Amino acid sequence: MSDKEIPNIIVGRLPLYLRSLQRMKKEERQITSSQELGERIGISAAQIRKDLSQFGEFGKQGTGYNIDYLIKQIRRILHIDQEWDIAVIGAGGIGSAVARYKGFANRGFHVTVIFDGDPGKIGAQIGDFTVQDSAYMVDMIKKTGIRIAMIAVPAAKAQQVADQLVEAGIQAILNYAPINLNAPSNVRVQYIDPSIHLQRMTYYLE
Amino acid sequence: MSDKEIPNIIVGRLPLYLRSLQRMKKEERQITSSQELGERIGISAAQIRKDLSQFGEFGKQGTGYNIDYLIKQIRRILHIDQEWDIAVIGAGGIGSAVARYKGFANRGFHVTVIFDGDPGKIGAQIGDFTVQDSAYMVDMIKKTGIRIAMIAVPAAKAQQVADQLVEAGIQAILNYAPINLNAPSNVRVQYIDPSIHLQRMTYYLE
DNA sequence: CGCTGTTTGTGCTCATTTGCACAAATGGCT
DNA sequence: AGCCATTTGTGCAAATGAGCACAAACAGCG
Repeated sequence: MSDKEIPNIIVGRLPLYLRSLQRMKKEERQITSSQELGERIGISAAQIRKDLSQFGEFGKQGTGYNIDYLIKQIRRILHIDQEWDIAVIGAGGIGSAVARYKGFANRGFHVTVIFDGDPGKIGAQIGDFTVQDSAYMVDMIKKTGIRIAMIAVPAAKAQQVADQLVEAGIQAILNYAPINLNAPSNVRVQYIDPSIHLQRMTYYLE
Repeated sequence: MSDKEIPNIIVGRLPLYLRSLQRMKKEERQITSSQELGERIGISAAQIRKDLSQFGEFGKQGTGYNIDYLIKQIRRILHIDQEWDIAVIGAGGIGSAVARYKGFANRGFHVTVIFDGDPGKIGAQIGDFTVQDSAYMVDMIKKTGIRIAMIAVPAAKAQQVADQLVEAGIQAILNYAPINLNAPSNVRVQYIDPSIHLQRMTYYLE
C-alpha cells in the first residue's frame, strides 16, 4: 500500500466488491476468499487481492476475508460510511422511478427532494415527495448543502440543468439524459443510458 | 483494418460516438472531425481515429467525417441498422419506467412486451402494454423470437428470471437488479445499478 | 508440536491500451 | 496551378493494467 493516487479503474471495481459482499452477508456468510469473490463477479482472484492491497491489508492468510470487516472498510474507502442526500431533477418517468426506487437503502444514499419546471408537475405527489419548482432549485440545494444530484430531464435541457447544479455547488452528477455533459473538472459526472449498453451487446449478435 | 477480433473496450466506445454524432445531426451539422468529436465526449482525437480505423476508413483527410455516413456505418457495425425487439421482465417501478421510456426510439430498440408474476399486476395497463403473466414468458419469448431482455425484478428473483430467459433463447440481458448474474458465455449481460455509479463518485468527495 | 492444506499480499512479466507524431491526402484560396 | 491550412490513418513508443507464481502466514488436526 503506497500513497500514490489510486487508478480510476480500481475505484470503479470497489462498488462491485461491496455489492457482492453485502449479498454474501445477506446469505449469513461470515468469511470469503478472493477466489470466491472473483468467481461471483467474474474477475480474477489476483486482481481482487491486488485492488484491495492498494488500500491496506484486510485479509488473513489461510483464512480469507471477514465479510463484515471488509464491508466496513470498503464503505469507509468509498465514503459511504455516511448517508448522502440526493436531489433528483426531473419528475418524468425516469425521475419518478428513481425517486421511488427502494434500492438506495443500505447503499449509502437517500433521495431527499425532486424538482421539475413543468407547472403541471410542480406540487404533484411522487411517493413521499412533493415535486418542487425548479425555479428554487439552486437556492434550495445551496441551503440544504446537498452535494449529489441526478439529472432525469430530456436531453435538450440536461446541459442547462447541469450548469445550474454546478452553480448550486453540486459535486457529483448522475446523468440519465442521453447526452454528454460539460462540467468543471472538480465535478464528477457519471452516465446511465440503457441504449448504450444495449448497443454494446448487439454488436455481438449477428 | 485487420480481421483480428475487436477489443471489447473499443466496441464499448462506439455507442458513445454514435450518440454524439446523432446529437450533431440534430443540430443540422454535416461534417465533423475526430478532434471535435473527442472534445464533446472527452476522449482524445487520436483514439477516436484509431478506434474507427479498426472497422474501415470512414473519414476524408483535410475534411473530417461526414456525419450521416459515419452514423450509418456505426449503426451497421453495431447491428442496429435494424430494430431490435425487447422484452421487459418486472412491472414494478423500474420495469414500468423502462417500458414507457421514449429514449429507445432512433437508437435501435423497441420494447414489445412486459411480464410480471404478481397476480396483482398481471393484466394491468402500462403505457401501451398489458402486463403479461410471466408463467407464459418462456413460451412467448420462444415463439416471438425476441433475443434481448431487460431484467427489472427484485435482486432475489433476478437469477431465476435470468435462467428462464436463457432457456427461452435470449442472447442479451440488461440487468437492472443489483446483483451479478450467472449466464452461459454465449449470452451477453450488461448491468445498470445507479448505486454503483454513485459510490464510484463519493470516493472522490471528502 | 509439527505437518498439511489454504489463502493472502506482492514482485515480476506479459498483454493491452493510449498517445505521439508524421506522411499522405484533400479542399480552399490566390 | 501552386501553396497553405487541415485532417486522416497508422507505425512506434510509452503508459497502464492484468495475471502468474511464490514466500509468508495461519488454522486445523493428529
